Amino acid sequence: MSWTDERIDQLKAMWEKGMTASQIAEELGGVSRNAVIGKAHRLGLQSRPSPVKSNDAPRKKPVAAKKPAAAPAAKEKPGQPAPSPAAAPAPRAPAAPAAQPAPAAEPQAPAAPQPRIVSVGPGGFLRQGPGDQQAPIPPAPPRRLVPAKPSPEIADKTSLLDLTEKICKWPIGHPGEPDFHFCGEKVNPGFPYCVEHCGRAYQAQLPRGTRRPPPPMPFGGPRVR
DNA sequence: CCCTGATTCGC
DNA sequence: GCGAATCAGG
Repeated sequence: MSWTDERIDQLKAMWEKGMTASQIAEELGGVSRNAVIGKAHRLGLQSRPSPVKSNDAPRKKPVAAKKPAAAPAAKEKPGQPAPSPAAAPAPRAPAAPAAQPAPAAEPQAPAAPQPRIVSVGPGGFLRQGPGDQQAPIPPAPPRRLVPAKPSPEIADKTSLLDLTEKICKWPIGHPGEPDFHFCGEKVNPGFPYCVEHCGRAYQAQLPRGTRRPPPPMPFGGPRVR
């Protein structure tokens, strides 16, 4: 497999999302964990908490002992000041959950580079571009979006057994959850999902530079494996 | 042992 | 640029 733009995007997104190299490799498929790590580094992605961090463990161990190294090029890193302070995690002032009517007009971020969008996989497993994935989700807002079912049962849910060629198979929720079910709408002829969900599942890769109103990615949160 | 990421270096 | 081999810490 080669590193297409899409795959690189996914790699970035996943990497920054905190997935391990193994997970990413598995998800992308066709690449090894090492490949992912190697690529990540080449991309300049920085290692998050890496288990192995020798402060100044002298790297004098030429691993090349086994392979016939032709010319042992001495690779000494010249003085490298102290570039560490990458991005200090700005203490996010917890957005006061209290009614904070968002300012009417949020000035669009001046720099909105990185067009590109990938797509949202079923179940909310995201696949998106670097432009927006910052979503800091941390202070779980007292959200309570679940429309508490009026009836004790989820009677009208579409279960796995109810799936046919004609109904939308878009998963609602996550497998394993009590109310996990499927959309159940009429499918968009020729697709496994209804029209609405087709829109989610198949986001056309618009030509670069095209403006792109990022869809309100409902960040429900993919399950961490 | 398993896992993790980091690094090196032949290709 | 790529990634296997290797290192090294948890």
